[in-house]
Amino acid sequence: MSKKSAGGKGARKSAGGRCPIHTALDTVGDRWSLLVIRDLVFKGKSHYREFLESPEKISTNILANRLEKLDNAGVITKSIDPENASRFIYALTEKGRDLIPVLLELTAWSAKHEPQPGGTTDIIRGAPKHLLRRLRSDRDALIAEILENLDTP
Amino acid sequence: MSKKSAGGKGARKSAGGRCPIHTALDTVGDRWSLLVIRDLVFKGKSHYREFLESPEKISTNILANRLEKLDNAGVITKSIDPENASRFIYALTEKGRDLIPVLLELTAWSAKHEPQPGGTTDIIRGAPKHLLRRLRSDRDALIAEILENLDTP
DNA sequence: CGCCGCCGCTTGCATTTCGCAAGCGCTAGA
DNA sequence: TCTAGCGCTTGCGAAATGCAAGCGGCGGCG
Repeated sequence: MSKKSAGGKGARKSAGGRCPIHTALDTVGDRWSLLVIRDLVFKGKSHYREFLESPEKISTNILANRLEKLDNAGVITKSIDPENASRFIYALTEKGRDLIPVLLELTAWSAKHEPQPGGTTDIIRGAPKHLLRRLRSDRDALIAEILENLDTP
Repeated sequence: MSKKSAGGKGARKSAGGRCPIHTALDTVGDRWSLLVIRDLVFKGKSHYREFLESPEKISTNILANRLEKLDNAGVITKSIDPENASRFIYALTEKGRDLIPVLLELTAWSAKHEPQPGGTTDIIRGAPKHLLRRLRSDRDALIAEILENLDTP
């Protein structure tokens, strides 16, 4: 077992130096935030109502809370829909788009290890099998392609 | 804009076909599970007490609950410590080790986008900068290296 | 063998978050 | 002005969380 982490518990971190994973989980480490981002990335959704329609059935107060949190964190933006001034459009920022690799790895992990009764449902338009193959062989191109399909659906 | 997901909301999923991301979040989508796995992967921890000592200060009932959940989900194993029969050793299964890419992507995302007052703390022995560079250029070798250092630190 | 200490874990209780349903204020359109 | 759809707030019961204390099991020591 040797040295565990060199220095061991010695590195006493004051307020100013938290583990990046912990920091990330503060922003997207709850049950709903990543699902909203998934809807934005893979389902082409951008309106409040659309998020509510997702099969996971997020409740409206939680959705409002998460959208506000993600907006404050700079992961998404909220702007008026030019087609209808009485509603809003939610969109990913670069920070939000940079979560795509996380979503893809989670998907790959789930597809490999979580037994899906009745087969895995598509996360994406198209089969996940194809997606997972490309994730291993063609990673960068796959991500670029997903990015392309974001605003020009 | 094309067709969202073919079939739209028509695809009424009974129990048998959930989005893989949602499934994954059922297992590791809470605030603590990934931190425990981080401790197993990057900090070389394997005992109950060690998890309690992490700077995030998980409370003991929550830790017991998460370890049980992760064990039931097949992410970790629990076995008696041969050096001391009064304690247990928690270790990653293959399913657990396969979460390493997720942890790395989360780390990369956080390092890029989450402002760290006072600089990012190491998730790993060594600087994250170096790790992040290799994640882009040398991904597979990096993961292989982390795997090697797991049981034989 | 009896005591003490460490070990993982449980229990009780106060606080926070969540989930559900109803309703409110606003804008568009007729 | 009236109606319908929109995003969001509110109230309340249920569940998860955080905190502190305590319990049974094994090891080590006199």
